[in-house]
Amino acid sequence: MPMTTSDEATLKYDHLKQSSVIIGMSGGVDSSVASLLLKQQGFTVVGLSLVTHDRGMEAAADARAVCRRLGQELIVVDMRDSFQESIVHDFVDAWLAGLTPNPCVLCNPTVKFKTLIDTADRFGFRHIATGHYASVRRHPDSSRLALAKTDSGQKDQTYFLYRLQQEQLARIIFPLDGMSKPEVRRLAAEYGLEGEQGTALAEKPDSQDICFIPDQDYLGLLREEIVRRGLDDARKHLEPGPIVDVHGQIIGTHKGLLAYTIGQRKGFDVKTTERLFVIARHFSTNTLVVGPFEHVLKQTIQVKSVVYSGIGNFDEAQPVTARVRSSAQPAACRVFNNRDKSLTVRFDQPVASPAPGQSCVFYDRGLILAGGIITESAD
RNA sequence: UGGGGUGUCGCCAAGCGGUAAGGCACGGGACUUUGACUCCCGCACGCGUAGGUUCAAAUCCUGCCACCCCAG
Repeated sequence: MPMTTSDEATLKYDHLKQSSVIIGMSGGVDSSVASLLLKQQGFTVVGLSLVTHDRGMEAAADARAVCRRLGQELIVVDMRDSFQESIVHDFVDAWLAGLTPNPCVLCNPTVKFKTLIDTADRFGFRHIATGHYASVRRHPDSSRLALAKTDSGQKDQTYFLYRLQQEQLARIIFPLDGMSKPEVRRLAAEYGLEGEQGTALAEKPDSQDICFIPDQDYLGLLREEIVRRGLDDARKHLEPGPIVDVHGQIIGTHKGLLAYTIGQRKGFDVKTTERLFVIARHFSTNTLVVGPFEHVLKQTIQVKSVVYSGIGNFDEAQPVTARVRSSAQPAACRVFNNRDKSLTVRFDQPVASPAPGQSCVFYDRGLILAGGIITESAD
């Protein structure tokens, strides 16, 4: 009988754990190519498709086709019910509370990455992966983990991932780190990756908009949910009311306050000669206030529910940069700590329409330091 | 029914005899794993109406209509 120490056995077992990975697969080109890259690097890859809404099954079918092609397993997790109860429910509540929620930001840590890690734990795998364009680095000073923009600098999805915790970041592999979208599409074409119907994934358009809302019609979803949940008080927020300018003059009729968010420019047929933006929604009087662009510029915002990544806390008046929406360039600002753990952020130059409910994410040279939810803004 | 003024795209508005600027709104694209923003493209064979002058009129002339103002 060969002598095997328990240490050696653990070592072999560890090797298996280290070389296996659960990857989230959406059926799109990014996660498919990410999967391909992991396989090429010698990982044992198991795919995981999350079905969060009724139309998610076709996406899972495309993921299945890719897995078949790559010779890997695919697990499909149907979590429509729990997704409805958590993310969709909160999304609706936030809108009804006058906020402008960003469901993706919450879904990533609490649903998407959580399920990936839970599944990895069940398999005894150390790593999880996704097809995001992002990377995980260590902050040079704190040695904490932080998301970072990828070197390619082309596509950057870090904003949506800022709420991932240290334990989660420690287990993530982003195979697309450093790649550009065209490179990814080229690889997909080169390896002939295709979906269930034989459509080339290289040609598949990027996913966009909120995954659980068909046709970008979030208002339609709100309407349905208000009826389904019997939220009679909220019905009035779907009814037309006056649009007033900054002087209080009625200049038109809006189509329900829930159809608008701060900074919005379109969607109100109003007699005007200049560009007007939504500067406030008054739910008590069902009034929409609009005005010229300068009224939408804000220099100070309050941020709560902060998740710290690259740093454990801010120095007083620490100069950093922050983005108030995913597509914005980070803007210079200073951060002040409040007693209740919230932050006051003062931008060097005013930023356009930061909306309560949206996220403010702090960056330092491409590294995410922290991020939180905007609660209010001031001039 | 005396005098004066104005009538150009849904809204505002250039044009002042040479063959309809522009802005807002709207529609369509691009961008985008949130709401938005932004960008690009489109948008009056016709200028209250009916005639007239002219090679040529939204632009000049006349009638009519509508609205506004001032007087009664």
